[in-house]
Amino acid sequence: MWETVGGSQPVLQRTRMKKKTADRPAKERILDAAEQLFAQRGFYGVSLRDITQAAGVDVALVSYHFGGKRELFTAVFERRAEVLNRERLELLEDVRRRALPGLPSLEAIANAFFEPLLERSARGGPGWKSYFALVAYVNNSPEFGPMMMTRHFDPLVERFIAVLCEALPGCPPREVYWGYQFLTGALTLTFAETGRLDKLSGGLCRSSDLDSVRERLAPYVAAGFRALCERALAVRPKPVRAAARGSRRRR
Amino acid sequence: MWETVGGSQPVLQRTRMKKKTADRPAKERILDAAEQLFAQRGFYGVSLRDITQAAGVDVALVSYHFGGKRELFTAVFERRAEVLNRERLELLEDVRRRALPGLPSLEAIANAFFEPLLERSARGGPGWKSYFALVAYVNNSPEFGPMMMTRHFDPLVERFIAVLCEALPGCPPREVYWGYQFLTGALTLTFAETGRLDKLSGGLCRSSDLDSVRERLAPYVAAGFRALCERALAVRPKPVRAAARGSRRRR
DNA sequence: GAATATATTCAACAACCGTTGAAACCGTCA
DNA sequence: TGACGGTTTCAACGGTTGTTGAATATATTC
Repeated sequence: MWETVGGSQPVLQRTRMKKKTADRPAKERILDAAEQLFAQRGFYGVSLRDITQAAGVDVALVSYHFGGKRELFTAVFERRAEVLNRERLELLEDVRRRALPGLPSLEAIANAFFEPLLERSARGGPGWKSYFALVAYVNNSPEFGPMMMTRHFDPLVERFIAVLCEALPGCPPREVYWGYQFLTGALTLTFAETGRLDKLSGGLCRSSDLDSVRERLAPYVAAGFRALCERALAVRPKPVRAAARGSRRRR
Repeated sequence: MWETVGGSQPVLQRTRMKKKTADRPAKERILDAAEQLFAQRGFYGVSLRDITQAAGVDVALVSYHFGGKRELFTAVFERRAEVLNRERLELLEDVRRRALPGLPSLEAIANAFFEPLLERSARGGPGWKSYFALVAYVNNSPEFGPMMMTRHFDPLVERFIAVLCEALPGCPPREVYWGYQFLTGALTLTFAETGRLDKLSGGLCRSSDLDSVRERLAPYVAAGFRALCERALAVRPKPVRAAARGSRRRR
């Protein structure tokens, strides 16, 4: 029950198991094992034999079901991105609608951005925790980051940035992009739960304490966005744009 | 000139080159090549043959000079950490001293934390850029992060957190640790310069535009820290601690 | 039940992995 | 010159890598 990503597949679709212990399809068993191992040691740190052994299936099944190791990697990455981002988008539009005719607060927008992550990380099962660690790996990777994050998260991110721009009237979009850059770095590292914070703080903070994250992340990034916006408006107060181009020249 | 990490070794120490094109010692050539490749594809994504081929030396030299692949990895990580953190620490104490008898601003503290990174990234040569990408990789890795970041960065970080606590009177240290967690995620991702921001913003922002980072990172995280502090003080206004333990029970 | 499509197993491939030990090269000092 | 310690080269080791094709097993359809 835990480990279905969509939550809508029929349960008990087979009356009897086919070969192995669990009657879970081999394809998903591979995805689950790959997810956990890729999250832990990255793309190159895991062999197909590690994965298929953990999944209890034959090595050749990877080529058969996915085509190759790289395709398996992207399949793992895609699997949860879709269901996750659909929920985030719905939540965002909810927040926007609920604030009408006014504008939603930055905190509410930020919450819509990571509340689904908090929920899945807390109650979605271990697969989701692995997935978030994997996203942190990909997001920080020069090799996979630009390509994979762009392909699977950009539609959502673009929408969030648009709503953030709305909620920060007069703020140059460039500031919002930078704010998002800082946000996504903090977000992915935090949800990766590497355990470093626990060690650093001597047990005072626990990475796995998601309520602590829930209470703090939104105020933190919302204040950051406001600071960026204010700074930009203070530096060049009126972005009058094209009309006055060049008029600042001395006389 | 670029690629010396300490900046104090004698130049032109050999009158004639010993074997290869550059008279740079083989040990450092290996470190340089390893740094670039590890940063790009992680620990497992690079073979010793990749590294030694890029360095123009024999494979066996890695075992001879470092002992093994893992030891090479930590040697790469250690090399620049020391010189970097010494400078950051000096800058921090400068900031603190200069503010006496008052307290330094959060912005000034934050600046001391990443101004050395900005300087090295802008004018330290390509090796430093690779190094920061490597730090992002390590920081987000469940396998290497807790161990390696703790060993090589924690003394510095502890000091920064102490100064931040000073600068935020009455703020529970737990908030500062969380603030640092968010900060380090934003920091490492930003300095990794994966190029994702460039792609996402359609060229509006450039990851390599370090002046943009310099202007924005400090206001962002400083505002975040203040927000965390205010939130904590609003939730439980007076942390009276041990004296009143249990006295809140209903009469 | 035969035929067909899908899924899984097995064995093997060439290529590459990290590591090692012996041999060769180097400049230096006795 | 000769011996020596510090480097470098070379070749090879056993083990692992991703991938493949043929053979087998299972499920579905006629």
